[in-house]
Amino acid sequence: MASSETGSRRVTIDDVARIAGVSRQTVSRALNDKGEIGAATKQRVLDAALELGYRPSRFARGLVRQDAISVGLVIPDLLNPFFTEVAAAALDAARARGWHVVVYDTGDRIEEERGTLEVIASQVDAVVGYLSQPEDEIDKLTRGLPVVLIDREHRTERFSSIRIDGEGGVHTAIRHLVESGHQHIGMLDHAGRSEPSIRHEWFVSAMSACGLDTGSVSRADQSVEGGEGALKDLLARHPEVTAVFTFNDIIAIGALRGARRMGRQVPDDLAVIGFDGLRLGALIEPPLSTVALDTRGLGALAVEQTARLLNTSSPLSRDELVIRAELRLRESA
Amino acid sequence: MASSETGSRRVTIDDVARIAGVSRQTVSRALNDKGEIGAATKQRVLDAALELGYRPSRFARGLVRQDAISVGLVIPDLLNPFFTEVAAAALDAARARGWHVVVYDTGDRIEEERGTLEVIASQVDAVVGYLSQPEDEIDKLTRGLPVVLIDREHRTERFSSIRIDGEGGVHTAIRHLVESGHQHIGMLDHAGRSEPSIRHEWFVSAMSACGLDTGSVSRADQSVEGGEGALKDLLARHPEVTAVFTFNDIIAIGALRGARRMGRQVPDDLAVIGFDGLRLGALIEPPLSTVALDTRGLGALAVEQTARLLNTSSPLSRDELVIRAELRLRESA
DNA sequence: TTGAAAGCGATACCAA
DNA sequence: TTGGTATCGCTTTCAA
Repeated sequence: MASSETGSRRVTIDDVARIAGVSRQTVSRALNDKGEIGAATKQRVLDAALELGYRPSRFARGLVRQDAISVGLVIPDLLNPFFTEVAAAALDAARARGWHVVVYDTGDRIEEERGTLEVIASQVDAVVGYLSQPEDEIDKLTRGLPVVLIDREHRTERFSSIRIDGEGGVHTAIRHLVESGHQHIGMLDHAGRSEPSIRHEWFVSAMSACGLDTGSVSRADQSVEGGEGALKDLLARHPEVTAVFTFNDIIAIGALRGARRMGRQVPDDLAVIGFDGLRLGALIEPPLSTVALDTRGLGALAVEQTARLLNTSSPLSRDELVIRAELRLRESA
Repeated sequence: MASSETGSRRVTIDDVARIAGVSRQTVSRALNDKGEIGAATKQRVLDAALELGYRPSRFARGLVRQDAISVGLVIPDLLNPFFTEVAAAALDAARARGWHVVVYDTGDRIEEERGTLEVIASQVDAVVGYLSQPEDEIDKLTRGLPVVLIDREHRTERFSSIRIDGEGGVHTAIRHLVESGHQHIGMLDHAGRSEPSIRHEWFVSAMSACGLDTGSVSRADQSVEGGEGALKDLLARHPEVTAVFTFNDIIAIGALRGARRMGRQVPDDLAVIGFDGLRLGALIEPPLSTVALDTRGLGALAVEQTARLLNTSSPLSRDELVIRAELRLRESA
């Protein structure tokens, strides 16, 4: 597996003890800065340890000291700004509890995710994150570990899962567009595995709540280029559209760029509202209006539920495991 | 520390064995899907384990199976896009080796870093990342763990450290500006602990190599707002400036925004070149020209050196631990 | 198919 | 100030 090809076996505390001519308890004392040890002895031990390149086994040490909890955080793609924010939030919440977080970036590949899960089980006390495996596969791989899924509709009650509820936020967003005078509103949905997305359902429901018909939809890759292309496609097919709601902020940023290149003024000629509430959206021009998710809350909630699962104390119910989204108006709409 | 307040002690394999009425070896077999066990027995064990909420200790398990290596990655602020990229690169390089990476975000607070280091020692096999502690402090806290520092000039040879060499890239950048006809070039330096920054030194040296005098400098907080403010300040004091080089891309993005708001056309009225090579720079308008760092290479190099330190095989020399930067031209200059 | 015993590598408690 | 011994929780021989 790894590459410790010195052929030699591990250097243990006993080796150090032998070389230094003391008992291993003394070695332990020297290395851990406990008092109760002669300065000369200590130095001798330290020298021996250095010479041998001794490093204590964290497992042996963890076994005897009841050590900190560590959780595995599984993220599809850390470079995706949304997941960066979720990860940062989870890290923060975990640190507040003194937990360690092992981060696994699966690169959005399902086999990679399997491998991760396989190897994770013996390394962490719980698993949190985005998992695409079928549920019994997850169950098989994690065998008893507490698991908290994020943003995944699951049918069984086998795992906890945190649900993203954007319905209210999307309704508010569409209503805002309508009140600003827009009649023809399109959506740039994603071109993902399950189509149309649930966000698209929210869009449709919001539109009909406003008495508008379904609206026109284009599919976009989850990238700036994807958003730009999809906007062009949408406007070509539906020139009457004056506002778009997008699957996420990245696509929205692409739409903004597309609008600029097509000579459309935002928000006057074209209003754009994204989804996610990325910090990034505030940096660009014009600052992006978006249906924002409370990622910090998401991270905190995931960690909270993990904690409850870990000490088998009343886990949060399905209804409590929800993060709602709300409209955050900036300048693009 | 943590909060396992059930008062009860840990559920061990022996508890499961007792309840299931078998020996613990049998429990082990059942849980690890080894064969050599009766179906009925296995089921009984699994039930008992579930009922008790048993989870094997990862330390005990790791102790007997010589388990994977795990390294601690210390990052000042994961939400800073530059560090996100470094982290992603390190994660990737580590995964290629089958290593686990425990990520610690210190929030750029030095006490937090101390705490992290303190707690890290017993959890990982090596430490990689951005550390601001004095060296003997690091030494004391990590006691023998291999440590690979990033972007830190260090005097002693006690730790490996990966150096960022942007001199060549900055020279190329300034030369490019000069060749595009710019005579008055300013810099937006950061307003950090050590001022002026080393990047400022590179700037000065590049300017004089082109026969220009030192140029005018403003200090900026490391944020978009900081960059915008610093640009305004700079242009107020030096209206003749037609091009700026910035400490990093975030500040450059602020400069871009400032330019737009001041009615300056980029790159015609004002050319901007950043530093870091963030992906983010390609998303904005106009796409940012920048002196780019190979963050993937950085991550790979850090992990490579860690591996060498770990099996005490010829570590890379100081001169090999360098990442060079190069000019990446997009549209802002 | 099952169980008993021997470690894995450290720390902690108690004597010396 | 030191060393002996028990122990942490699990897996791996080796017998039964």
